[in-house]
Amino acid sequence: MGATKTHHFTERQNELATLIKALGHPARIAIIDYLLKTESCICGDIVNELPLAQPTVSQHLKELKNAGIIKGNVEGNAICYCIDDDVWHKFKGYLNGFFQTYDLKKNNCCFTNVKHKDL
Amino acid sequence: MGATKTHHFTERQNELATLIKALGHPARIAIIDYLLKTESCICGDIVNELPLAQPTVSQHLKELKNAGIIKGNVEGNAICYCIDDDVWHKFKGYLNGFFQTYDLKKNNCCFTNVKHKDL
DNA sequence: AAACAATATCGTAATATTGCAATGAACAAA
DNA sequence: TTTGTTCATTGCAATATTACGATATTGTTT
Repeated sequence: MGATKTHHFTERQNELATLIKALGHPARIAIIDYLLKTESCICGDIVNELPLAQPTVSQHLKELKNAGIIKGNVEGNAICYCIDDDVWHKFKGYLNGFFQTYDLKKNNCCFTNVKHKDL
Repeated sequence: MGATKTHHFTERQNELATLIKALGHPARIAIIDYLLKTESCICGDIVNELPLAQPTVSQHLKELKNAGIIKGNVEGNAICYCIDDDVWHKFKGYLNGFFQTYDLKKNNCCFTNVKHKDL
């Protein structure tokens, strides 16, 4: 197959998986890192920063854009890519829920119990 | 190609991408959701919960295990899967840094500036 | 031991991702 | 208008992912 059976999962599960998947590549992490640490968001600067050819970077930017995580803005000849505030916060909210649920839960499944018994 | 050029990126970028990638599928989100919301972590229960065939679920569990996010523990005939506390916290730490950097940053790249000018 | 139960692995088909050279499109500069 | 600059798209090869039937493995039960 090779095609994810998205329709069997909840909307949240699919949305979250899409956002997460878009970040699941070191090049795309590096792009976001770059956007977070510099004032620049010009495509050319990102291409220079990354150890990949221009078309490859362009493709990674496209994936981040498709997921909604970044937005591209034409600025004369150049294109400026920036993190989308709304999507970023939605993403953060999803993940906060994820980690908070874990923190609140007494993680007392069998494995943990066994581990504790050993101590 | 199809093979990620991991050696060009930082260890953190690769580690984070690996963890994130492991969660970048609705089935694997659903597995973690299940582990978070129930006391059970028996493989069979997870298989019953998910709308996928047993070998497929087994494969997804393997990927989460390879990324270190979950651990499997033999319990007689069954196998109990649980979230790995250490990896989970490392992951949380990475992401916290990510989101915190964004919150601290004045997101004044060209796109945002243009947007603000319009208001 | 034989039958059953729970998981993992193998094999394979369908599809997706990664990467880049070559090329195209849009704008800027000369 | 020609030339250069910036970025996107196309086309393609290599590899990875997703999914599942069939089968193997391991432990349990009878």
